[in-house]
Amino acid sequence: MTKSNPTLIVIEDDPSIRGFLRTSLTAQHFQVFEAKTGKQGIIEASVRKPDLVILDLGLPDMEGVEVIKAIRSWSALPIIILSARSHEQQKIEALDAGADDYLSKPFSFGELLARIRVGLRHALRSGEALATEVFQTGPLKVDLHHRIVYVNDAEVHLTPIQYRLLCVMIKHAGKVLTQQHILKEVWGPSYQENAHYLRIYMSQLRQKLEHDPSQPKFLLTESGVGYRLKV
Amino acid sequence: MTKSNPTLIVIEDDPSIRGFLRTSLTAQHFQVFEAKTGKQGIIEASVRKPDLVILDLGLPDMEGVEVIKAIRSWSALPIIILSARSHEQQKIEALDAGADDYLSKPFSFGELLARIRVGLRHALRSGEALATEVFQTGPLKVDLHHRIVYVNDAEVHLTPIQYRLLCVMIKHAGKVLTQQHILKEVWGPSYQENAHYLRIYMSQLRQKLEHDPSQPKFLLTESGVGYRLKV
DNA sequence: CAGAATTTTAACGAAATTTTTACAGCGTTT
DNA sequence: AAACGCTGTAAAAATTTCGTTAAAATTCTG
Repeated sequence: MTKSNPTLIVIEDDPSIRGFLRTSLTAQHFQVFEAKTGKQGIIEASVRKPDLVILDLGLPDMEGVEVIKAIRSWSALPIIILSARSHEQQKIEALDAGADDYLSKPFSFGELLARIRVGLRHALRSGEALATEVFQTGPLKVDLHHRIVYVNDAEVHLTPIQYRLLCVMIKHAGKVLTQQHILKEVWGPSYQENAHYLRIYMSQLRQKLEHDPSQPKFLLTESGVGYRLKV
Repeated sequence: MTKSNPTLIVIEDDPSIRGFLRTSLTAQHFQVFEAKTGKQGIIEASVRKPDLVILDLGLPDMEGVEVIKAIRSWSALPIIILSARSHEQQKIEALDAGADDYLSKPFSFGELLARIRVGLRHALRSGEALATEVFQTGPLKVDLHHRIVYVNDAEVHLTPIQYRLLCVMIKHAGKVLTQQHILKEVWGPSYQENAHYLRIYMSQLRQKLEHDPSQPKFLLTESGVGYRLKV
């Protein structure tokens, strides 16, 4: 799942091709695990939590289609087929069993890489729904992905500028921000004169977010300088 | 949008291949629309709301890669490339531009069908159609498979746009969607100016779905930002 | 082709938000 | 103590955004 080093599993019985894929893919900064048989491959796929599987259909111990079905029974991770056999029926069976792509040997390594990128792209897109950014400190919770603010688990409505202001404070949480800086980020560079806007909206935010707006616990004033969000 | 008849768009300038694809794919119960040029293809892709695009790279009016990028700028729908040119570099460029698959001519029709099924499977899993077959919150129930909407178990009729709007809201339920985003998904990328459409149709939806349309409980507006479906 | 359903266009009052204006508190300086 | 700079709050006016209605144009359907 890490962006920098996707994990691949290569299920291939031919030692020379396996070696070639290992060295070439590792050179491309993939984390590569290997399996020589279908059974071993299924186990690896379940244990290693890979981002993508490369599967040779010509395995000695079981039919390639069975390997695909086994993996598909519990996961939707991308599977790319490599095969010496390039009969149409073979391809169709593999794709319908759940494979995402099919390359016939001899294949070009550049094309394989491109198709791996396609597979990873798909996985990224279908998994990103789970990645929810949430900022939390004390009773304040901000769901940045859904754009919803909670105080003590009760929803609080913020106007666009109020929300933008809060986001800027969260972005630089813990640091003291000058009024100039905040004005520029929230209202734009031409509003740097209007420092009183900031006081008005900061007051509004405190009314909505702080337990006692006159004794703020998060949105603190640094007199003469600006504001800071305590974490 | 119905499960039985997926919609395809074929972007191909060669009349004989276009004709062949039309008759063959229609025989497979696909709804087929055609375009002879890249420009026309981009328009069709935005207007027809297809489930998948089949694109010939050798178009007369513009580079195939540009067509891919144009569609990718607003949609993630599956794109399968057909091409007479089968140079490795060409394939890699197309795949990295956002294409999901690449077939070199001459191609086998059975394989094309299998790869179309792969593309539709992906789309089904990660977007257009939702994970759940039935969405429910409070008195609102939407049977996405049969395209039927209920309020307090009474069937409610929605026009095509009303239904599509509701589906987009359901797809991103709980999240605040910008007007831009909704307009792009429901009307297409060229409608981003027409924010008033959204107000009209949102009003219509509320009239039909909410108990008290003036005090909505599900279809909430985030003034200055957009809308969100509360779950 | 006619009638119905739907989408698009146009218009206007209502609501929400931003901006303006005004004033009070508080510590420091003169 | 009055004056000053800086800050916080409240309420108004101005502006933007939103909701609703109705009629015109278009598309669908039999």
